[in-house]
Amino acid sequence: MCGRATVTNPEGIEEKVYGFSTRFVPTEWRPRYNLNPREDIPVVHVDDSGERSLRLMHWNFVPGHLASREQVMSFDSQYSTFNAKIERAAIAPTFRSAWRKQRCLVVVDGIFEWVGAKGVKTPHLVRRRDRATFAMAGLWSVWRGHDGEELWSCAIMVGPSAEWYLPFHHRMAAILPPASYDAWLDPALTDAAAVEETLKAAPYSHSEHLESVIVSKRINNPRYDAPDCLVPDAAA
DNA sequence: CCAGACGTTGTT
DNA sequence: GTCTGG
DNA sequence: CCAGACGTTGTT
DNA sequence: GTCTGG
Repeated sequence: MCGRATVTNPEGIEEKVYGFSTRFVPTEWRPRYNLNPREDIPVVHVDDSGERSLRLMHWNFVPGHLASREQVMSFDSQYSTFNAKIERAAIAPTFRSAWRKQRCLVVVDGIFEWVGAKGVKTPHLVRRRDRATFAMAGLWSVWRGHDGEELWSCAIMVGPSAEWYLPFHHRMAAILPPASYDAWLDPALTDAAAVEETLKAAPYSHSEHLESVIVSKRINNPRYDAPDCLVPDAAA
């Protein structure tokens, strides 16, 4: 599954790779070594004006139809929508609209997985062998309050793991090959089954492009976000 | 047609 | 145990 | 995802 | 908003 990530080099999210023309990101965008659900994560999507944009979004999908800020806060804290199941998104009430019309790429350069039972869990970082950024299939949403307030949010698609990933988890994020970006992002592609087809190309069904390394248990603490999260702890 | 409901993943 | 917060 | 908190009555 | 149910 995907519940922790890194964006160690925001500048590595390049326009020419992901094809966006507009950026809605902070001028001071510091690297993240320990990025958690319900924090801001970079997303590439086609917005209402048809522009392909890079934007930070709240990593926990919140439906746009909620009537008040209170309902938004309540939904966000009550439900874990930072992942969405590929098998369910087309029909699940929260996701079905976004599945047809509001798909996105969630762009990071690493994701964490924990191996082992509670108490003896070892954190691993999964990243590209070339350390470049990569894109996971996602869904996005925007909630607009009456006073102009906006909450942009997103979920990462997960499905059954490829065999090489099973040591980490039985579910894995849908990592997309660049050739699939356009189809996945295309708002004109609204047929649910056709959408699912665009995820069928599974270049990461093996570990050719990805590797894993053991990292520090410091990563366990979601409040700790520093480069030394990404190196192994000294032997005991 | 209108009224009314309307939410998730993962873990053990 | 369960919820909140990061 | 994991870590850490987890409480009350009354008053302004 | 968008879907379901009557």
